[in-house]
Amino acid sequence: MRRRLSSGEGDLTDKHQTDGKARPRTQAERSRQMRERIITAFISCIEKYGLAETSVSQITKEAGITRGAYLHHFKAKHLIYKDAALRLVSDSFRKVSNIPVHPDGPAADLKQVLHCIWEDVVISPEGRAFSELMQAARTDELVAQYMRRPALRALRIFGYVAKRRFPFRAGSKMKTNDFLRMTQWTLRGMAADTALVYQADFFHRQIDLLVDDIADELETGAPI
Amino acid sequence: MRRRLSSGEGDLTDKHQTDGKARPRTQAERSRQMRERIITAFISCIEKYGLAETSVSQITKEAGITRGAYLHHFKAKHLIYKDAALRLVSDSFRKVSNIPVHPDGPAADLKQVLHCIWEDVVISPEGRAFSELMQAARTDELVAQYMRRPALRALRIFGYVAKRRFPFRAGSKMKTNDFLRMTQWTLRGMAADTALVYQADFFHRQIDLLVDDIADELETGAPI
DNA sequence: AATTACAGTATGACCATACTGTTTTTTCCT
DNA sequence: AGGAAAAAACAGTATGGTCATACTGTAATT
Repeated sequence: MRRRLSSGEGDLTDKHQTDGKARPRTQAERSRQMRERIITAFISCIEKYGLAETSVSQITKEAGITRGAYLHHFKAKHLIYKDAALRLVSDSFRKVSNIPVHPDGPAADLKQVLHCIWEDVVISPEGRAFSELMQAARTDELVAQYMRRPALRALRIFGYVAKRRFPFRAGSKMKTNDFLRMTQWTLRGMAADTALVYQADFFHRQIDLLVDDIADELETGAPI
Repeated sequence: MRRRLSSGEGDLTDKHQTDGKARPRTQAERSRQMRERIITAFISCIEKYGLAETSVSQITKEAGITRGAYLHHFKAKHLIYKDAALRLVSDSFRKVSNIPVHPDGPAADLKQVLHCIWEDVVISPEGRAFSELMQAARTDELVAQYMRRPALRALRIFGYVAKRRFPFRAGSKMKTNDFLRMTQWTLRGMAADTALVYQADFFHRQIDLLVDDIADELETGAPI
């Protein structure tokens, strides 16, 4: 149920005198906060309404500002896509980095990691927003340019966390890499069906099956 | 390289006298052909430009007609979604039904089926169009209503073809079903990355790896 | 320390454009 | 001739981007 992004929120009033202590803000800082605020609103909008239905008016309404402010910080509507994508990927990496290690060994830990990635990355609001951008990139060359690097980074998320906490069988490194990437693809394919087809717990059961399959690749040693 | 849909194309002139033989067409038949023609144009548009950029004007331009004709056959723009989705699913089923059986036994056949589903269904123009509708369904309740049944049917495609031509190990039926469904999810997840991340042959190699994994579930018996 | 000049930031009105859906008119087929 | 199909004209609305204007913070000058 975590919904709020951590950055770019908080007290956004311009006045110094709103609270007792003087809190000087440089123009640069003021500008940066506004950009973050707009990006947050943008991500929230494409998650809720889809990229197609996200107009500048929608974004500014969500952010509580006027259209002029948006177009001051982003000379054209689409110039926000890149910043948004980068933030989404960064957030994802941070999330998987913070998944606690399960005490019952690699197998249990892997299971936990998969469920966490599913919940907190793939089908999270941020994950949904990311998939909106990915879909748009298919037919919009401009979006595609912005998404190429974020898309590559996103695909490495699972390998990133797996390599540093799971002892994989030696000698099968290449195959393991492919396997992890495919697991991620599976989760994303599942995500596309969550809105329409099955119940939420169904997908968790499917993930359990997936884990049983991958677990064979793990050494049976102690946790790291 | 097959691009053209099979239905709804061909000679679409209204005149009888264009060729020698009289070819009487009832009003109903005339109307039906126009609908098919519009649906074809619609699918082509969302594949090329994405659903968001597909206006009625785009569709009618693609079909070579005027907006009036479209709105005569579909009282509102969105009323075409349902017909389009059903046709896409039907086409997919027909395609997988027509995949020839490989002579070298179940393992080779499975590999061929997977590659065919990848090429002719998942990343085909029709598959792309379908994924556009699926993505739109996430945030548009109207589209979601239209897509619910087609989405379920689409998910059964792989099981449909698998059950009638592959001898799976007895006793593991449930697990096999899940496995097939997950394979399909994997392919769809891969598809989302084709536009941005890797080269085409990369995905075929990944599919080969996938087949090797699934092949363990197959009996080593002769082809059906 | 107070005033003034200046640059960055935000606003709301404006415009051209494109879209959907309705209505009216014309064309075509049986 | 009569009715369905297609085209064309129309109205209403929303969008993206520009612009003149006002506001806020920073630096220079008195």
